[in-house]
Order: sequence, then C-alpha cells, then structure tokens
Amino acid sequence: MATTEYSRPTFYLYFNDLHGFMETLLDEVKVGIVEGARAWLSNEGDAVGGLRQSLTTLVDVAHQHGPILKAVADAAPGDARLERVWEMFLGSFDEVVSARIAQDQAAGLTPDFEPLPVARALNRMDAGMLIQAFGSGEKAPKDVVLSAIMRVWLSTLYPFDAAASIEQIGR
Amino acid sequence: MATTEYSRPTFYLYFNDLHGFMETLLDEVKVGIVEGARAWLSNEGDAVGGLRQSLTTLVDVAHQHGPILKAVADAAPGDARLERVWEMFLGSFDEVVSARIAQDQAAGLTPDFEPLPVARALNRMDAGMLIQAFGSGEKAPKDVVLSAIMRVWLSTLYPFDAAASIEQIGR
DNA sequence: AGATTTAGTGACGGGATGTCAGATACGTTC
DNA sequence: GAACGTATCTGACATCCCGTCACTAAATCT
Repeated sequence: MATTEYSRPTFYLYFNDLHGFMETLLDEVKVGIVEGARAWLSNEGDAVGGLRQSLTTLVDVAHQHGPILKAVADAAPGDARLERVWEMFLGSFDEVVSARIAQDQAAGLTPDFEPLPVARALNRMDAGMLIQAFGSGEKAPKDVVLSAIMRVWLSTLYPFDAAASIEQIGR
Repeated sequence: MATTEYSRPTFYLYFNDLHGFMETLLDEVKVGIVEGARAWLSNEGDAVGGLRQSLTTLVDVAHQHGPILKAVADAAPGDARLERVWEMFLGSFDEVVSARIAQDQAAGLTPDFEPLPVARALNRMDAGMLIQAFGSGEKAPKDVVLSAIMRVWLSTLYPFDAAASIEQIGR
C-alpha cells in the first residue's frame, strides 16, 4: 500500500487478511498450471510427448508468476489456514499425477512402484526448484531448469523410453 | 521460554537472535547429514550401493530432526541472513552432488546431462519431501519416503542399473 | 436539497521481537 | 565475615506489524 495513493486500511476493504490476499493470488496462478497440465493428464497422444508439453508450460507459468509462488510458500508457515491451502494446492497435484502414473503402470509404460509417494516427491521437486529458480528478482534461465526437471520426470516415469527421450532433451 | 523456568530475556543471553538460534540448530543437523552422505560421495565401493546407503541415513537424520529442518526452512524467508544460510546449506549439497555426478558421467555410469541443475532438482526434492513428511508431529512412515526418493535418484543417475536396483527397492 | 450507500482514513489495541538498567546470586580476596 | 567483582537473570520499556473501528468524505439516489 505504501506504493499506492491509498492508505493501509484501504487494503482491508478489498481483502479479509494478508493471508486471504495470498489465497487470491494463488488461485489465479493455479488455473494456469492446471490448464497446462491437461496435456499430459488428459491422456491423449503419447505419454512422453504429453508430459514434455505439460512440464514446459509448467515452467513457463512458474517463470511468469514465480514471485507469487514464493510469496505464498513463504507466508504459508505463518498461518494455519494458508498452510492448509498451500498443502491442498500441492496435494491436489499429487493425486492427479499419482492417478496418471497408475494408468501408465497398468499399460506397462512405467515401472511398478507406489505411485503416490513418488508423485509427491516429483511435485515437491518442481515446487522447490521452480520457486528457487524463479521466485526472486534475478531468474534462472528457463531452459536449464526445464531440462533438469524434465530429465528427472522422464527417467523416473518412462525409463524404457529414455534412449529416445534423452536425445530430444539434449545436454 | 514459556515452558522454561526462565524468563524471555534470558534467551537473549545465549543467542543473539531468534534467527541466530535457528542457525545453531541447523549446524547440528548438518554434521549428521554430511557424515551420512560420505558413503556415496567418498566414492568407495559401488556407486549404487553408496547412494542407497547415503539416502538411507539421510532419511534417518531427517526423520529424527524433521521439526528442526521445518523450523529453519519456515523461518528463513523472514530474515535475509538466515535465508542466505539456508540457501548455502542446500547449495553446498548441490555442489558436492554435482561433482559426484560428473565423475559418474565420466565413468559411463550416468547419462550425459548438466550435473548442477539436476543435482539442484534432486536436492530440492529431498528437502521438500523430507520436511513435508517429517516436519510436523505425525510423521510419515520412513520406508515409504525412502523408497520414493531412492527410486527417483536411482532412475535418474543410474538408469542402466535400474533393472537390478528395482528389485532391491521393492514396491 | 436531503437521504442513503459507498469509499477511505486517522487513531487505537494487541501481539511479537529485541534492549537495558537494575536486581540477585555467587565466588574471591582481604 | 565483610567488601568487592562477576556472572546470571528479569521487569519494564521501545519498536514494529497486523487488524479494527469510529468517523469523514464522496458519490448516488429520491
């Protein structure tokens, strides 16, 4: 509000709370990510191509809204409700990713392992990596970040496809 | 201090600062992790076995000191100095892991990719996953967490070994 | 013009962090 | 055992941040 022509209390006319404000911001980013994830989750076309596309748009969205993600993640531990919201935000991806993994395991594309914990691990990797790379002012180069997380996702979920995939990822 | 027989100001006789206290706590946990990581980083014996052992002790240490890790990670964004300390803490692992990856790439054990970003991604995964699993009161089962991150590390770094490794990981 | 709704602000209360002068306990020296 | 110096501790204060509220100003309606 200090950078505004309005006073601090005016803020509270439009938002319940600092944490409520964070929720509002997060909701806007969420739709972008969910939309981008459809490419892989919808299960049309090949799995590897879909995953590659979904991760690419994920990195794009995170690159664009990095500071918001960092702000929410930073503020979450200070407020029980916001922490729950953030946990749910990540948890929702855990579930859909886990479901997709189970599908691919049934189809023989993916090795057999417990889908949920691995989905959780991969999603935490994305969150931590993207916030670290794009959260502050000087952002890391998008392509480097993308290759790294793409590498990990592909070799974990589609290792049989690795030989073909690796060339497309490049070094 | 409220749970103590001493008053609040007494705290400041022993610590500069709340954040200084966090640094002290973190230092104690760090030695445990570094010690456990030697199995893999020292490069004695086979790489897969070393990594497996290092990850096992990492999960042990995190399970033991989870709340400390969460407390530091939560407090870091609120203080520039502590945030730097936390960044350095994670960054130090990025570097040693990256060096080890480069070695294994030269030896043909690991596919060719940029070691540093992948190391960063894997380490952020560990941090996020371990804090989420062991940070709060009710801790997740150790073995589930361990299998998940082990799966990701092994399939990313030693995919050629995957067939043999997967059986030992189990589902 | 008068009334009613909307928009905005100064001033306050509450909670958390950190500081400081003074008090208390303890050991040392004569 | 009295005086002194030192280590330990605390009540009270200053500061900052969040959120609220009574009150004012502007805009819209009758």
